[in-house]
Amino acid sequence: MSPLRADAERNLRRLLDAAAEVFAEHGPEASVDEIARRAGVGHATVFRRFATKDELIAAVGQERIRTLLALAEQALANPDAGQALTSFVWGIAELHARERGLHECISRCEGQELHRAAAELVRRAQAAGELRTDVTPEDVEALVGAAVKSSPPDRWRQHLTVVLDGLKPR
Amino acid sequence: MSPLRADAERNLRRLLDAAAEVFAEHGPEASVDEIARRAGVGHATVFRRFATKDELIAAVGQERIRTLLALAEQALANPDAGQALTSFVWGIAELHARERGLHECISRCEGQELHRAAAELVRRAQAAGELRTDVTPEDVEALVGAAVKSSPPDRWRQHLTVVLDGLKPR
DNA sequence: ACACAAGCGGACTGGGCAGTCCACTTCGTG
DNA sequence: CACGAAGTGGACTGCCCAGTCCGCTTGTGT
Repeated sequence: MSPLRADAERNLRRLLDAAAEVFAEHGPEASVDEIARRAGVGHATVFRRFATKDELIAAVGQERIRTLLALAEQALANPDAGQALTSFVWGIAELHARERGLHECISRCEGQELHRAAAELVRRAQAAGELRTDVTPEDVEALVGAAVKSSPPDRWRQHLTVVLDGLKPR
Repeated sequence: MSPLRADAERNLRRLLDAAAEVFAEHGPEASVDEIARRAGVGHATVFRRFATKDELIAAVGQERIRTLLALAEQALANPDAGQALTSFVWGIAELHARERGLHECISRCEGQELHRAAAELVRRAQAAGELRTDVTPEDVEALVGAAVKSSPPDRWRQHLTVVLDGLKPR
């Protein structure tokens, strides 16, 4: 696995970008042909870099997870635990809303670090009395994801507000 | 369009039942072959009754909508507007959780009557001060559907509880 | 009992998809 | 420049699916 040739590297970059775009628009169901076309390469090139379509999806997901992780770490730096969680949640939701189809790609890999960071944010918010204690980090993830993904683009903010209100301690 | 022959009627019934089962398990993506097999019928028979797969999905959805409508009317008879809405929501959620895949089938047709009944329940609950006034009936539908459909089978109750708490007036 | 329409299902078509192959092109090095 | 390795893409395979066709079967009215 020696370093890639310069042209191959360029094509790989274009491929990942095109894939991110296409998956964002149509979800991971989008065809490999569509992605290759948008990247301006033959679809055989896709399979030279990624053994299967799933590997491509995973690669795109991994790239996007890095963005989310940055958000999480930024939030962890916030000393106000309640604010830390909500800012993280709103940030993630914003991304998911903008690139709807990517949510499914991301949730297929789910890096451990991101999970741990999110769990920590939840734990702290609960300790600070800003979040009901009968929910798990997974519950929060599922609820936020659900609120954003199954709402029209002009209503997801409202829906997220409702969910966040529901997550406040009684 | 004369009345169906007795055997044809029987097959049609089996077909709709099988379709409901299969769609409930695998969603509307399930193949027509799978349904025909479970109904003990050739798949050509499906297309003699329904011009396209979508028509079959619609037919199954319509049948299930009748159940939901019954629930809605029962709830409308409840003089306590807050209770009426929550009992309706819990009832619907229970059905959706039991037959996950059917949710997608149903939301493809969405009978007007059901919509109107649900909207009335929402309106009444808002008038009674039991529901926040900055949400529309569509918001409630989306939130409840989302909470149930994207939660593991042992957590959807908890998630629905959170959503319902979030829907209470502040 | 018989005739015939209504119903039937297996075989077929066509389209879309992931994944493979191979003759050709392009890059990088000596 | 020239040459081998790395890279490429169009053509190909095999699979799954919705929808069609047609010769055979079965229910029903007389």
